Amino acid sequence: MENSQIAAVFDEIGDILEILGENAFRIRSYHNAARTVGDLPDRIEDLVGAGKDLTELPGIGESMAEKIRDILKSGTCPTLEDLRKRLPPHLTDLLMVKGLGPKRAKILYEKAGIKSLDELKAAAEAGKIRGIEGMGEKTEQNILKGLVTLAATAGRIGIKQAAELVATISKHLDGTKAIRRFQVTGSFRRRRETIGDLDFLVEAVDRAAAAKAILAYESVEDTIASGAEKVSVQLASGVQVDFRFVEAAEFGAAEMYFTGSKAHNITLRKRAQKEDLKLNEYGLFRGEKRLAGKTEEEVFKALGLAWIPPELREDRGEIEAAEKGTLPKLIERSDIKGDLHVHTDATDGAGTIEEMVAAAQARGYQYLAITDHSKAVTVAHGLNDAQMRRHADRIRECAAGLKKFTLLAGVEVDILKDGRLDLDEKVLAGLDWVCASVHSYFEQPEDVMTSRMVAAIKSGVVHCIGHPFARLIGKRDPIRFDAEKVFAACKEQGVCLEINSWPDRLDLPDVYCKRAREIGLTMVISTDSHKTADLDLMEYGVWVARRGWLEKADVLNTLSAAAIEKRIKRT
DNA sequence: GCCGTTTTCGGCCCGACTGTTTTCAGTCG
Repeated sequence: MENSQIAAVFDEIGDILEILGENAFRIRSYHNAARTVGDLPDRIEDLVGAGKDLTELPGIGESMAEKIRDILKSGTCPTLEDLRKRLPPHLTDLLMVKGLGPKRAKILYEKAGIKSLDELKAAAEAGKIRGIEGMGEKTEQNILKGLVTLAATAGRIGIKQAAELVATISKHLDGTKAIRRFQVTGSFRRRRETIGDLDFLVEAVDRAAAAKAILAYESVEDTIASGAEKVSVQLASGVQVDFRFVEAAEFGAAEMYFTGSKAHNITLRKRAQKEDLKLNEYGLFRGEKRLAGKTEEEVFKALGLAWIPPELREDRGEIEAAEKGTLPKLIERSDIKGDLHVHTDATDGAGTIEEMVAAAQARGYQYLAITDHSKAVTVAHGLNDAQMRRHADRIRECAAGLKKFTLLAGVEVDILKDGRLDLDEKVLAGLDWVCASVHSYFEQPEDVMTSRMVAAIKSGVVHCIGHPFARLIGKRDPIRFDAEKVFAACKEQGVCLEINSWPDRLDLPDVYCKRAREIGLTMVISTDSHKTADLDLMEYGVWVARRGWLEKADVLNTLSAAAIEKRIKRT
């Protein structure tokens, strides 16, 4: 049983209670519990198995703990089953439509018999929404737009697409005279792996002129809201972008407020309340008097806290650490000294060895490991033992001709379904860098997968586990294994875990980075490049590492070439 | 339903915008 399944039960209970109009705080408790469970790196099932008291977890009390035990046993719980009898099964889907909340979902069901997204679409297209109490023509149009957005983006876009949009929007804002300065906030500033919408703060010289300029941006397809405080637009790509106008004296407070996360903000505000202070998007106040607001640093300071990097603002212990002065000094892009996972045209890459080396040198790297596929990955023309030996020879020939640059002969070897490696161990032992990955039999039961990975880790020839969860965001679920056992094996064997920077992998995920760091494992941030331009994906891996609380010292490829060669040398 | 250096009851973050109605509820972040 995965934590996400337990979280889904709690979220569904919360959604149904919302539509039924139950106590708002009770509803929040379910969503809070869902978040706690969903964020946990340890599997709840294992914690229960180890006899841990679940009520020690934030937001989990006696009632939630009992429900978790029920869910582990049966996949559901009596509370959810009872609630489900009171509403049609897909009614909660309506809440995913922007502009539709629990109250309207209830009205749509009770007054118009709408029970699903399909029925909602049909009713809106037939002009049957207008006329329902509290809803007019505009609401009907907004529902249709909301349905289009939902279908186009499935609610969220990837971090890479978001980064590209932020770059082009920033360029537009930069060229607007009515805007003095701006800052992207929201989940993008926290570098979440997927983004719901984009948020910009704008300090305007002239708000009306700034709003006009924003609405003139070529990719704006639709205006969602336009007031004195904010402008909201929908881009042609379906993504919503909010621009909020703020004054210089409140800029820092607004940055904090709109960067979030929601959970982080709530915890900060409670903290302010205890001191008899009020924290909102305009500043930190004692009564009417603003104590801070201009910069984030001064607001945090006035709260008795060190400035917290945006990537950590998820209410995962960062506020406590900021109070104690124990925040990590997060790794930065410039700390990366080389890439240890790239492919060439020997398998499924597009570049030659020489081209990949030149691209790495152009990025200021000291070293590069060529890691082509092994034979099991037939679609990638993976190499067999003899081919791998010859490929390593070619890599070393190339290395011999390089000055002040270290080229490592490596491999991304498949972990076969029984945990054996796809190439002869003598061949692997002769390589400088061995990254082992799962590329098949993703659906194995957890105990089988755990043994499979532990066997690979204990082979004695592996340096690193590539994209450990083998997930593709939005496309393929992570494989299931006991992370504690796998991490413990890595610790024992000195094997690293990869943070794969490929935007739809971002694997190891952030919460596991944090856990791995606590255990004392070393991570490797790699691009898994298949062409020279892919080397620039490194940034996304660094973002994941930062969200996972990693410092420079936690990441192998921050070492110099000399240090890394010493570190990976076989004894 | 959760929680506690104001603890076992009584709170629980808070402001802006839209659409529809006629003073505000619903939704969002």
